[in-house]
Amino acid sequence: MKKTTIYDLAQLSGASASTVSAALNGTWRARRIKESTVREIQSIAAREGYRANLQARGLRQSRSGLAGLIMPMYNNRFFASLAESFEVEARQRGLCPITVTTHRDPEEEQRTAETLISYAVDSLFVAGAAEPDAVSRLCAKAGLRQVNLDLPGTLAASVISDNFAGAAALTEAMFAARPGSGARLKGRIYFLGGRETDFATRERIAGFREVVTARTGSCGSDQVVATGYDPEIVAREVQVLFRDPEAAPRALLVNSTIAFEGGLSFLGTLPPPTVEDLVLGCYDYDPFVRYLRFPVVMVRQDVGGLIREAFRLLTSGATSPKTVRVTPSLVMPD
Amino acid sequence: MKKTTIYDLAQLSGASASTVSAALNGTWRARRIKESTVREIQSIAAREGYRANLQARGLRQSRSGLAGLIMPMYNNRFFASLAESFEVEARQRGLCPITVTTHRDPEEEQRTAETLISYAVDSLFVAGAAEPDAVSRLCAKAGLRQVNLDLPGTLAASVISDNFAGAAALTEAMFAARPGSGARLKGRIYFLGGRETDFATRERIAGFREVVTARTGSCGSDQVVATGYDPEIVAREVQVLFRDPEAAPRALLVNSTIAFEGGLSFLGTLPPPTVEDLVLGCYDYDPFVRYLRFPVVMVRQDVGGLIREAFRLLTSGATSPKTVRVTPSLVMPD
DNA sequence: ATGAAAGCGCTAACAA
DNA sequence: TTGTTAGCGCTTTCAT
Repeated sequence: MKKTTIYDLAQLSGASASTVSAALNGTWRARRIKESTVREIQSIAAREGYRANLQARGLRQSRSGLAGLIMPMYNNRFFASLAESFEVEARQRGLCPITVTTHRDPEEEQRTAETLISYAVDSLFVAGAAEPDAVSRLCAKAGLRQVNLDLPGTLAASVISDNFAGAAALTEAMFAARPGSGARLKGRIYFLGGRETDFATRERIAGFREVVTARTGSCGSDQVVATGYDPEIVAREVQVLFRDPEAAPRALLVNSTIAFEGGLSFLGTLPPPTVEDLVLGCYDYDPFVRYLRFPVVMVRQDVGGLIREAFRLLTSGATSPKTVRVTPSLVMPD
Repeated sequence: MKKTTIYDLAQLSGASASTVSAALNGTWRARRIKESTVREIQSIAAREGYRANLQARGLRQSRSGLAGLIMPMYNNRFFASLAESFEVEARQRGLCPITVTTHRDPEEEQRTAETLISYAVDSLFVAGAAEPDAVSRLCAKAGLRQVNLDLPGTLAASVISDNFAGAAALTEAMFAARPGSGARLKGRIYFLGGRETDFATRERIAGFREVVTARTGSCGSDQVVATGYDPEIVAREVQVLFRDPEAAPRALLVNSTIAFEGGLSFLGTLPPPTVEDLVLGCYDYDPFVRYLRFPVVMVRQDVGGLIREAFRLLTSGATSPKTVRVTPSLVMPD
């Protein structure tokens, strides 16, 4: 199964290998190769079904034409969209996008980064990393341009969603919701899900607190229940909040659709009147959420904006570990 | 930013490049290199932070250690899970998984296949391809092992879900649903969404028809409404079905969550009693669907099984274009 | 038990 | 306008 090489084409065309190479890789103009020669070679190449060996080219040029994206998982609307945007933007820049997931496992993350570096990827995007700085160190050692996404690091430039602004806007929208209904305006608003140790969650909680304090004069520490993303645990937390009907929440802001799923599984068991005037918000986006029993305000991140900004940072050659924030948008219920 | 090579290590260790190479790539046993030499070299390599240049290795061995997966998109639970299973299984086999999406665009599909071939991927998985055979031809020309997933081709082995069995089981479950309630047992069951030109949809319709005929004695051609996946169009189709309250459907089997989303957006506008006894099924899986206003039976494909079977076919060296079917499972409402 | 040398397919100086 | 040549970093005979 011998593949055609430039030497085969050189033989067939009577030109030298370097002429063939130039004719086929676009440098022929600079090398002043006669256009007729080029066309001749190109037609022979087409006839023979020639494809350049990209490993050989990469070895010679010590780059590969590959752009790598490392992220936690595909099975999540945010990351899935991020990957799609990444592919679009990478292709537009003549790069071959390759995506690998690492399940928030720092070891796997670093192993994958090293593997990609060994394949000489030209740039590396690291999204939602468990340990962005460890990856950055590997990249720095290899002289590889790298940018963090969604979760910032301290050793490379980062592009993240403006979690504070997003949470603040979401909280505002929840206060503004259902102005006509006066059923249970006395209950409080709660922030549910996520971990305070997560960077994004911390920022979102800050945005939530700011608006709650501005609106109600204070924000009790019990109004933030950040015990992780596990749907079952979130369900139990919601149950606790509704234990005393008199003190039932007025509004719930749930951090991430996965935690939201947990909240729902409990709310579904309550008698409809109890939840009727509950205002629900979700920091995340899922189309099905529009069709649930209750209206829900959602936050949708601008993945295209994140990726474009990241490419901009990379190509601008900026090396300072600055953090750029991209504003997400609100999705209101019908 | 010079990277350490085996020559650097040869210098440092006093051994030759070929000895270093063997010591580091695992072939040293076969080459009868003294174990002490090997350990010496390995420790120097570790100290220097040496990483093999995988492009060079790949060029020399004319393989890359890469396993490629081409699929339509990430933003879909089935394909996202497929990619995750693929990565797990590829890593277990010592391969570096790389995934690329092509949005059901045949041109993009072929371009991507050619690119991956040029990078000398060792095997190529092609899922839900628009034109699997075109890709197979490219792979055959390059002597590359390839397998189709989800959508079969005629030129390479294929592993697909058993759509007929899945649809039949789903339809059976829908007939069996709510045996106690006798509200509207006279209405008919409908198959909604997808295109009859799609292979999977055709198989699913066949499974649906078989069960409906067995249960009711016949299955009218108007009971299959396959006008695509567009949620808006599906919404209109559902609206038509409910125009005459007397002839309203008893059950709707919706093909894919994306089409299901459309169905929902109309059902949500109906007065609750009208839809109360409607039985809903969805050929696809989404966790949020469990929390909708109506119970829904879903079909979940066995992605792990698909991938493992595909690897088995590839490594068994089978070249015949046979099609293996993997049975999906039903997800019943709570 | 190890080293020397050739070569994978390509590109880029340098010659001509 | 084109050809010659020397590698990129690795593996792999073939010697020794």
